[in-house]
Amino acid sequence: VMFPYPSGDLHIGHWYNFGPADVHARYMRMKGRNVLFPIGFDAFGLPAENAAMKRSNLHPSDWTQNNIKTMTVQLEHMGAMYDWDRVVDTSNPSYYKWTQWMFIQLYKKGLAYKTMAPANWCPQCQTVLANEQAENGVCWRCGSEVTRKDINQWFFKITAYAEELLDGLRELDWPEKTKLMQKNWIGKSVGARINFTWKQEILPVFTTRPDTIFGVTFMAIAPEHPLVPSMTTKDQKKVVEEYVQVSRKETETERLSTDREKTGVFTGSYAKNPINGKEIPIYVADYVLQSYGYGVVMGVPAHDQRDYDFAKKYDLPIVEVVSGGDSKKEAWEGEGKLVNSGEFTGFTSVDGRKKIIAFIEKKKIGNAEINYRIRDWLVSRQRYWGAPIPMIHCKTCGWVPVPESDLPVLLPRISDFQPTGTEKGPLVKSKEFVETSCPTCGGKAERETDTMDTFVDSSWYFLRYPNSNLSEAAFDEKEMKYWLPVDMYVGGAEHTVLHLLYSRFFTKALRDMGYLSFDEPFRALRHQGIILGPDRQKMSKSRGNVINPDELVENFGTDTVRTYLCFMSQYDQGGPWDPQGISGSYRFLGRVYMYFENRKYSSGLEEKDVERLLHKTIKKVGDDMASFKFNTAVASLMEFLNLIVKRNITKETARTYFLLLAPFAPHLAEELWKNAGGQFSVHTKMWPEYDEKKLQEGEKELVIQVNGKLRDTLQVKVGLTKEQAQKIASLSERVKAHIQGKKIRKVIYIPDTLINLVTED
RNA sequence: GCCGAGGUGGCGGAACUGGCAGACGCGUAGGUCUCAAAAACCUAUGGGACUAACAUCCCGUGAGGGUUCGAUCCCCUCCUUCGGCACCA
Repeated sequence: VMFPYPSGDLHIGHWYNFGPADVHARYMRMKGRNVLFPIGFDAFGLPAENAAMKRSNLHPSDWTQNNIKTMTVQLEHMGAMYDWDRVVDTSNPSYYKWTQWMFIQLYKKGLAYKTMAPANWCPQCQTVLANEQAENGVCWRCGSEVTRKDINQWFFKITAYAEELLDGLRELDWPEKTKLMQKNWIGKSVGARINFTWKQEILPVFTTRPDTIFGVTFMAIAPEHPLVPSMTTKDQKKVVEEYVQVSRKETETERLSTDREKTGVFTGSYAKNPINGKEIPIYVADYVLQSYGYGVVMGVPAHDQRDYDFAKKYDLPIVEVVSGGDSKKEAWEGEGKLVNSGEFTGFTSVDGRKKIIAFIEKKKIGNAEINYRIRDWLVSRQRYWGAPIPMIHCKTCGWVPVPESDLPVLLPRISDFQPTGTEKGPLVKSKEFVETSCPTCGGKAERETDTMDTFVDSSWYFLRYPNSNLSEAAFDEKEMKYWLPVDMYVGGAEHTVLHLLYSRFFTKALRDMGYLSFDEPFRALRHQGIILGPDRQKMSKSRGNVINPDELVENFGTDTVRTYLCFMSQYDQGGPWDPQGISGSYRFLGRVYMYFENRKYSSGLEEKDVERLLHKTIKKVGDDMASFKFNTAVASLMEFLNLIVKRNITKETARTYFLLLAPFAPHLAEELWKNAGGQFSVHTKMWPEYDEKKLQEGEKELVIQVNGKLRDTLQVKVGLTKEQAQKIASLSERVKAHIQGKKIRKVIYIPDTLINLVTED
């Protein structure tokens, strides 16, 4: 399971994640697998600081450790088969030592770098955020509006793996939806770079539609583009500078909203189209993003709606070069025949694309190119409660990694950990921390004061579980080979473009460094849904609709809570919490207990129908477990009880039933198992096998339809021929009434299931 | 705007991916037990028509069309809810 953040309280969402996952893990163990079911704590992060700031005498570390203690007790109440010897705590120096080690490995590989870049800045949390964490221009933690700020920041080069991250998705047993979201996030675009020119300067653009190059009527350049000042002519200087100023002040949300009008201003300069030598005006326009492609767009109004809108507003020519649309009304973005395109006229746009790329490559004015939307991962944070970035800055040597023998770089326990509000983190206030010597030249040097994004900690924690107590290395090769990659990963869908993407990047990078022999961290992935409050709203303290699992355990017992969580809904769907619903599971387990307590079992062979349903139940529960359909698995266990409740069964049948029950209600099952003379423990016994032969029935219910409408059902022997079945069907009084005086035109027969008599008209 | 997943009784949800719609559970109603209640147990429970009753018939899976002997399932149009992305050239 995805390890929890130690917020202090295990809520029902944790239970929903961990409970059914434990059911699955127990099932896999009974199927004979050696199951490692670990747990840990994602212990660094902002809430600890925020909580500590509210109470003056509290340190983030103490807050976190207290919470871990509380949550450990709560987790134990779940009756999960956790291996408590392997608990991982990312805020423990014995763990973050290796997080720092990883940083250094990435740095050495050229996959970590520091650069000045406009970053997402959260004014509330007073730190920068990764793109993935600035959701719709809003901080993922506190919901504040994110602003842009130029800061010198550390990045991981996740873009180096864009293609592989995309490609690897195909192999994964993950929900299609999740894979698709990652795919969209990576955002591959196939196209070309084309070098336009301005004076002596090359002005490259990226386009997915090189076939429309003859339709370019203007250029649009991002306001932040470095060439903007020099491009701007004297008469345009004032308007351009004003425009750039305004767009700089805008928040991300304003800037990115798609439904507002496109704006821009003319720079006064003209670019040259390399394919036909035409001079076209260059505009500064804020719909062009500096961070994608080259920050310059070739404007083709006839075949791009955005360019069309822009051209309409500023009265720029619209030249149609692909047939199929009506350029008087809107841009035609589909395919068609090339027109007005010089020697390429007449080709289809698809062929034209290839021809034009070949042409520009030959003329050396461009080349085929692929672009991705994903950006490098910004990992530095100007906060206290995180793993210090293990880098030292020396005036003469530049950035130097801390020697591995000096790891970990301990996070000093300081009381003044409030954010500084500047681009330096709170660690800057600790002289002892900052001042150090350069590992290379020995001169005076300063430590990096930023800490790492907590998502760095969680990007590799699963690699630590097989050897979480190892002190001399991050992981042990033999243990890793045995346990990893993760066979089944269960957690929320909200981490799709965060943790689940970062972990894949880490895995691939470590593989390339020779530490791992696999490419993907999580072979299979399942999401649990979200449990809503009884009012169908998202649970929140302020709404007062929060369900407290501790109370439920107190009132109904762990087994009931586990069983109900499995039963209440389709696992990946979640849904509103029904306060009365849980009594159904409570009654069910109560009935199970009442039935089996002091039972005198029948001797001899089991009755046929009981035996048949037992085998059906073994099959059903097993199949459902494998596919995470816990709700119908529980339902079939209930069904079986409903059949036997007024009858007697053999001890063998009972013991088989306990095995099926064991993953859901581990405590009750153990008790019943013991009372029925079973050896400790029911949980280490093998999952029962069903017998295909015993599933088969000698008689079946045959559905009889007339013209597709159900008219009767009859018990018949299996294996009837069509003719026999028709004969039997025709004897039914109900059927007779509907076929009387009519000719049978056609008979549809599905053996042992259904017969449909089709009459004339 | 684009992409994706849904819409089934009073409620949560089932239904071999074309073959008995509503499994299982909650709730509700009636009953048993009880001085009474709670708990527990039993019975019924999609809507409607006609029945004294059994039976029988009709309608019914967001709406409308289509394909098919037969559609919750496939196709078209539309409505709607929820997730994701959001000027990516």
